[in-house]
Amino acid sequence: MTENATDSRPELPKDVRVRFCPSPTGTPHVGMVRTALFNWAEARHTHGTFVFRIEDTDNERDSEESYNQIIDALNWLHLDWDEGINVGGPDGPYRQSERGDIYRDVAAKLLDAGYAYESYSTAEEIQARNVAAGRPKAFGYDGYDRNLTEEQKAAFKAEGRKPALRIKMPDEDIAFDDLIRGHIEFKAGSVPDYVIVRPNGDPLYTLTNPVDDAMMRINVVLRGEDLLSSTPRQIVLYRYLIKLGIAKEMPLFGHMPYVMGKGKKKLSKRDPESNLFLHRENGFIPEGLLNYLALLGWSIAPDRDVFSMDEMVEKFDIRDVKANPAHFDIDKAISINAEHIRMLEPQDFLNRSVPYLHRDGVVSADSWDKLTDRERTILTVAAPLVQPRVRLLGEVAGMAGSLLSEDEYIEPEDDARKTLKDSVPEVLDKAISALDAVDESDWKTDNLHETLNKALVEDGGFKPRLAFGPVRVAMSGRRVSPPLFESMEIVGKPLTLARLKGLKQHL
RNA sequence: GCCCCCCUCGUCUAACGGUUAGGACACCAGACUUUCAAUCUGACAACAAGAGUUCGACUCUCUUGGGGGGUACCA
Repeated sequence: MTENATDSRPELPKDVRVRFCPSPTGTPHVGMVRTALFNWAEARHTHGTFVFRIEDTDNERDSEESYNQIIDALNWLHLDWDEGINVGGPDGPYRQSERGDIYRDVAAKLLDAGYAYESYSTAEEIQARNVAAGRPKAFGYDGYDRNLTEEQKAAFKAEGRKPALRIKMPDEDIAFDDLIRGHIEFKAGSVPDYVIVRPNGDPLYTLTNPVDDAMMRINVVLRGEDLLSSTPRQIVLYRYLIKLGIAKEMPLFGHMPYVMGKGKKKLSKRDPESNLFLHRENGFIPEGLLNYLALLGWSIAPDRDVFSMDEMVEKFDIRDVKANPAHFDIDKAISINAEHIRMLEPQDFLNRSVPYLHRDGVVSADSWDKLTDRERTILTVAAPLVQPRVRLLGEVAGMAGSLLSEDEYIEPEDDARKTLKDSVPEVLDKAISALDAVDESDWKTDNLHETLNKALVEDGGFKPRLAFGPVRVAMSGRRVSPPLFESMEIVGKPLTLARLKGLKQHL
């Protein structure tokens, strides 16, 4: 993006350090992946450092399962990190649940310095005061405990109450230059003092996130738009951390737009389209999904939208990302995925397809090496026929299943059966006798085409559609299949004849 | 209520202040073909509205409208 007079988006630091820091709640979703992708791409583009940490400070919602799923997701997508979970680094540990001492120490320093204070007010008391003063219920915390005397604090303690710790917000406008949105300013007084430590001593995201960013020397914070309004709070805390010598400098912020679902709502975790693993099960390949997700807010060139991650890394600049939210369009995502599937080397395509074929009961094992010779031979021949006909790897079984099958009769799918007309028995009879006369040694695609064309179309008088439709259904059970004569060659003469006879019997 | 963000075809996006507002997905039509894909051709389709600045505004400013988020002892 070119600069203009009003562009206040800042320059990136020399040594970019970005991070991805999800909370392990629920199954990984595409919005999360997009956040990881843009951080990763920015790090790789600038030859900076990508840090991966886990923010598991919420015992109620965090789970080990989710933690493992996030790692699984990043590994599957080949979004690798330089410091953090599993790989370690100079600023570990990288799970917040293991950093309790650090947060306690920082909280104590914040309290000692007067940047934070003890707050005994309960939510009910705060709301009651707001109502009594005629303020809207959603007004938020009123700063009541800021100037409690020692006597008042002692009295609360005597009641057995324990204080939360709140950060003192200064009475001034807070502004920063967002990498994506430019200059943003929050009015003084619009952000109340906020809690960083619960009365029971548990640190909150509001503390742990900036503290870790500071200690891990993160200098570019790229995160979702949902965190935009918490940025002034973080900036204030960061200022305090800098004064305390815990943080070195204020990081740059960039807030990425939402990924929207159907309608005008943010893609929710309950929406199936948000579920990364569902897309994987359906047969998205990492290249396709990542490419599509990159398109949500970013473009590599005016007239291109299919590209590799290498190309993305070469061109990506977080400052080129658009600020407006984008809808997740599954059709376009699938289309992009199809293009990436077509670009795969045939053997690579097969290797990746095998687990799906095995899942769907079409082959005997879940990896190429464990397949039978027959399966490998058939798949190798079938690959170029199938590859351009699928958009998701989950579709390979349907397309290649009849080629692998040794069944002498394949039950037609409903929409295939519907195409069958009254003339079918006659067509099948003519096809059977013509093919029966073909010698095994002449059982080749071209010859089969010629033979059937002569028997059914030229001599038989059937239109091509009526002639080959039933044969296709007999061979594959489907209206849509790999090319017919190639399929016959792959399946062989005995099975081809058996299937033609099989369909006739089952009419 | 208050605070903040966003607004180009249905969707994702491109457009040094000067273009017949470009591309992609979807959709429609056609070519090719044994079906379906792939491929190729073509069609349809957008600057939220109004002021202002300017010789000239999709682009800069303001207002209005619409949408979203926050206002937690979630992240």
